[in-house]
Amino acid sequence: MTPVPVLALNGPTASGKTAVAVAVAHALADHGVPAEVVNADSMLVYRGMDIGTAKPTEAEREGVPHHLIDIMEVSEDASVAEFQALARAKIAECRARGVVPILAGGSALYVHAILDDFRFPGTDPRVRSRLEAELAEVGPAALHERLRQLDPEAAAGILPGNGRRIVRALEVIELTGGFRSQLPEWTYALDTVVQVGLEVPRDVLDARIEQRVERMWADGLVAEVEGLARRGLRQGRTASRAIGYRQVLAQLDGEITEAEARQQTVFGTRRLARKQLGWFRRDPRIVWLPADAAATPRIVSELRGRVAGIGG
RNA sequence: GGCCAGGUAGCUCAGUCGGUAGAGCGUUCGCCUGAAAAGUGAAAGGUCACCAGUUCGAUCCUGGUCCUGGCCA
Repeated sequence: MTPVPVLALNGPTASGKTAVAVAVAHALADHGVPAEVVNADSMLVYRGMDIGTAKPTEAEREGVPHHLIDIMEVSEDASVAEFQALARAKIAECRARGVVPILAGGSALYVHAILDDFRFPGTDPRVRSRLEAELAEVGPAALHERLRQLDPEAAAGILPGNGRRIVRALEVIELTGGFRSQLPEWTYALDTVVQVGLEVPRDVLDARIEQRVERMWADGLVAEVEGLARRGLRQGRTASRAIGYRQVLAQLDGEITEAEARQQTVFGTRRLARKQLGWFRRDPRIVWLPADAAATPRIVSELRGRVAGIGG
């Protein structure tokens, strides 16, 4: 029996993944093949972060089930390893029901970790917080020197100023005795994966980002952040760093003006899009398609032959 | 119209006691294993407003021109 395929729908922010995912789900349903969306976006997991993340609304979802959205509080910290487990479980569950999971999102590391053979060595909050305290005290260069003595190879791969990665390397060495920081090969750990990237010309994308940020403010992003601040947004290490949210927090604290907050949000989102593009472009398996009206039928035809029920 | 301040990288500005210039942000290109919308490295980019003078040499000094902002009329 042919396994139910997994469709990964990637692309930078504002490339139109949300709309395409829903359209593809409908198109597959028309062929008698049910499909549901599994989120692969690191910020959509937070309850209440709606406007600034451009989270698909109920209306935009058009009745297609969306999974792994709104599963955490803003005061909690998401992590790749945890999300990997949740997403893999959800994908398996969909396939067991004969439903095509559409893994849609722009968090490339998440997608990579879910689809490929990507194992995380574990973590220990006590070790971690101790190392972080040390980092704050002695600075990254001193810790990098210690890492160099413990594991020269690992140290060579991490620049002396990158405190966060040095801390994690030291943590892993302490827990497991060694640190392997090689990213895995582009080899799917899941079978029957079809990976599509949505392509949008750079200038169109930039213009769209600018409009989107304007709309966020008009739709009440500031009020949303004020509400989330009361629910512990500032305590969340991950959520408080989200583009737009970080800037509005700074605005509310009087550190920057509203105009600066908007401008920095546009810049930050643009930079994010370029980073995402960089990740996805490096993945040789992605089939790139222009993000226009023809995208949906082309994606369906990419899936044709792999899904029982979609004839040729 | 008068007075003052200023015209240096795409933007905001620093600087050169005269020896053709830097920062932050932006841009481009990378790196990435439990924070990834995070973290981090590098590169490109400037006839220093214009014209003339002084000087071996001017972005810097002098004179003029144009432009911008502020104050006074």
